[in-house]
Amino acid sequence: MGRTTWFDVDGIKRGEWTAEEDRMLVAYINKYGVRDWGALPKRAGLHRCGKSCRLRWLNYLKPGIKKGKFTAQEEEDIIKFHSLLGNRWAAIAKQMPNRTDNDIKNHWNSCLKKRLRRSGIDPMTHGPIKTTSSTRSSPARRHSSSTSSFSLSSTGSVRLLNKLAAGISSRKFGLDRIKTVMISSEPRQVDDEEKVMIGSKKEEERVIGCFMEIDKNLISTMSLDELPCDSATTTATTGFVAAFSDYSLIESYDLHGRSRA
DNA sequence: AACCTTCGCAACCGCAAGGAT
DNA sequence: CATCCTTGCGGTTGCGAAGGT
Repeated sequence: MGRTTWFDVDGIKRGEWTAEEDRMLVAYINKYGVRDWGALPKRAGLHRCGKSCRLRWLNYLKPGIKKGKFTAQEEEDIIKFHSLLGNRWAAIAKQMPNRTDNDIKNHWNSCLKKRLRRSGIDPMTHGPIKTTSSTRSSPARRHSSSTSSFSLSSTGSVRLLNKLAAGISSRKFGLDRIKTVMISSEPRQVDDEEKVMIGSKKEEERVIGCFMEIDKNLISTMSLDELPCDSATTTATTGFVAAFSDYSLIESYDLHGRSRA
């Protein structure tokens, strides 16, 4: 299996890698480490572009990479993380040691997406597939299927977390808003027009990381002092709650996850 | 047996983020 | 602050294998 080998106008080799090329790349990286992908091919004696070398190393040659069939648990994890993070394969891969983002993406596109559709689940929203276009899905019902993210608990707070996750992954609820609240120690209101993009990608990773930590703990309440987590996570929780508290999205739940109705 | 379709996966491409200058 | 360069990411494509007709 593989792509046809060909050479571009600059004489750079494209297509399938040979065992000898793999050996040369691994030998070079083992000796000199990974730095300056642009210069690496020439130094390693490869007629490839740096990008191709990087891809080959990260997705195939790097030690510890797990290849082959995904287990049922891994598939469940992918679906769960996708419901939280969307098509953010690199972020999902960070939650799944030894699997590459490319592998996860391929498996999702070729298998899991279709499987969800066959089960009547929209792979993008993780809610039921709508037969009519006019009705909007209720967030509270979005994770009610057996393949949903948090089937272990049906408490309000878990549903709240699901809603927050859906909001974050869909980018519907302005990460900038969350970040703004998180950076300032005191929760405050931010006007819609106020664009305070504090966050870099790293910052975003931190927000997501904090959220994932909360997720893992499957907290039964949103009471901050009961959270078994570090200050960063608590700050994140404060941020999430404050950032979303004025959205109608969570109007049915108070900060302790109890229904107000 | 021949052809067609689907699956699985490696690799490419374009673009954006972020660091260096 | 602006520009350039490198790195990383996500979408997509290409192709052999496997399965179906």
